[in-house]
Amino acid sequence: MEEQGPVTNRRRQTQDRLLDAAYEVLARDGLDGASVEAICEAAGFTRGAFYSNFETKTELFLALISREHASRLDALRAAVLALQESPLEPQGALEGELSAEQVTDLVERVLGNQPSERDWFLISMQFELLALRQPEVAPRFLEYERQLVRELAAVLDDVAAALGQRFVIDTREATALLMAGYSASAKQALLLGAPDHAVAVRELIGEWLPGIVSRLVEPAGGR
Amino acid sequence: MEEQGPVTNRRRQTQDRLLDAAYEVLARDGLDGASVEAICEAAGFTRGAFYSNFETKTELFLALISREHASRLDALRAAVLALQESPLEPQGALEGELSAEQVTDLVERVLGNQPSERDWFLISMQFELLALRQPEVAPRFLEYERQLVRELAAVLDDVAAALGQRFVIDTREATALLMAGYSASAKQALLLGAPDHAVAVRELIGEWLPGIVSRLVEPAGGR
DNA sequence: CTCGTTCGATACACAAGTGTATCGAACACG
DNA sequence: CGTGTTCGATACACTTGTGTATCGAACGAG
Repeated sequence: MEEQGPVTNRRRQTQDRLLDAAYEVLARDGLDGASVEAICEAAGFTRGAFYSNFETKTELFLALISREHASRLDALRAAVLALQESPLEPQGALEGELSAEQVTDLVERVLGNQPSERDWFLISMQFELLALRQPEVAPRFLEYERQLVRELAAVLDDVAAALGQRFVIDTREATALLMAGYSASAKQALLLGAPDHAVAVRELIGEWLPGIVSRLVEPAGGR
Repeated sequence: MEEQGPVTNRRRQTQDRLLDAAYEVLARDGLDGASVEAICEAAGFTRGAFYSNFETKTELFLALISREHASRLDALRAAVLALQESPLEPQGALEGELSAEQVTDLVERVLGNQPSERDWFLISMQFELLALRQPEVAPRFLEYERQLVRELAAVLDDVAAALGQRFVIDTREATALLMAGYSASAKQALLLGAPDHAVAVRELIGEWLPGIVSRLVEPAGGR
């Protein structure tokens, strides 16, 4: 029972290559559909490398989720910084209205930084399904989701405040609802087989998001 | 190449037993996780019966979805009829407000008729994932979803009208958003491992639904 | 009741994936 | 450089699931 020594550089590279390959294969074939073999082949390894670095396929999957989750959070934070440096103008705020342009602009700025929407969406769904079926995974899923909602809610609160607005219901609840709506649109875009997923998502979101948002915020002074 | 004769009674019974078994096994193990063997065993058959009645596991799954979808639509229509016979009272409508009580009451009446929420939710997700990965299944999924949104939107329009209200955004869009929110709550309830799923879902929905709905409708006279 | 047909059980051949044990090569360190 | 160690490739034994071909029993029409 020798403990794994300090994770060598070589080892980390191998793991990363495996994770990169898993990202694509899992998005295409699903967690159940993708064999360890397939993942290793895509990474240019044999299963020997896999079993030397991970206990099980689920283990690798969770490592992948962890890595990607962190990456998305970083991208989100970066978008927030960029937003703070060149904020949205409170045009129209005098009338207490949030324009559709402002909303779509915000979406563009935040979502534009998120890489490879499509595959990540599919992988997230796998994760969700895994969490639903295996209770021991559920807490981890909930934790990730909670973090995301929290950060995003903070962003929305900031943005609203900068525009002299505030949410009329709990910002967390509003955020969760908007995320659910976003997921639905992302799903729709995939099902419709849109050639450019990202563009299709923006379009679908544009159908309802501005209308909803304008109902969920009000001038900060109160009703 | 003899055509299958007129589907005998015996055959139909066998198929139904297989579908019933599949419902439980698929909810528990997932479409990939569940073997044909396992489904047959749960139904009290061997695989001989299966291959005599279905081409593939996917075939059976789609038949199951079709059956259950029809069943849900029926339950929804039944709920609507019951609603028409004893409508919600437009209490408070004078002030142009839709009370939280009215909303939760409506949810209770419509959702209360839907059987076995939990398993169906899991199976629906499997269907969704299948549609996402296999393009030839996507149209069927979209069609089912479209039907559901359409009927539900009609119900909501009716209910709102009966209360002297109307939706401020396209009812279909509003319905889709509310369904997305509902799914998110159902998912949450499952992940939290609530002992009584149905109850937990109602509670979670109560957190946001009334607040949202009151923002999405306005007195029918106009703003 | 009887006999032909249908339906589901059984058995078999095969494919795909898993995990482990072993071996050789690449690496790091003195 | 040489040498001990780490890491990934290879080979093997095993499990699980699939689809088909065949057979016997249950069913229903006459």
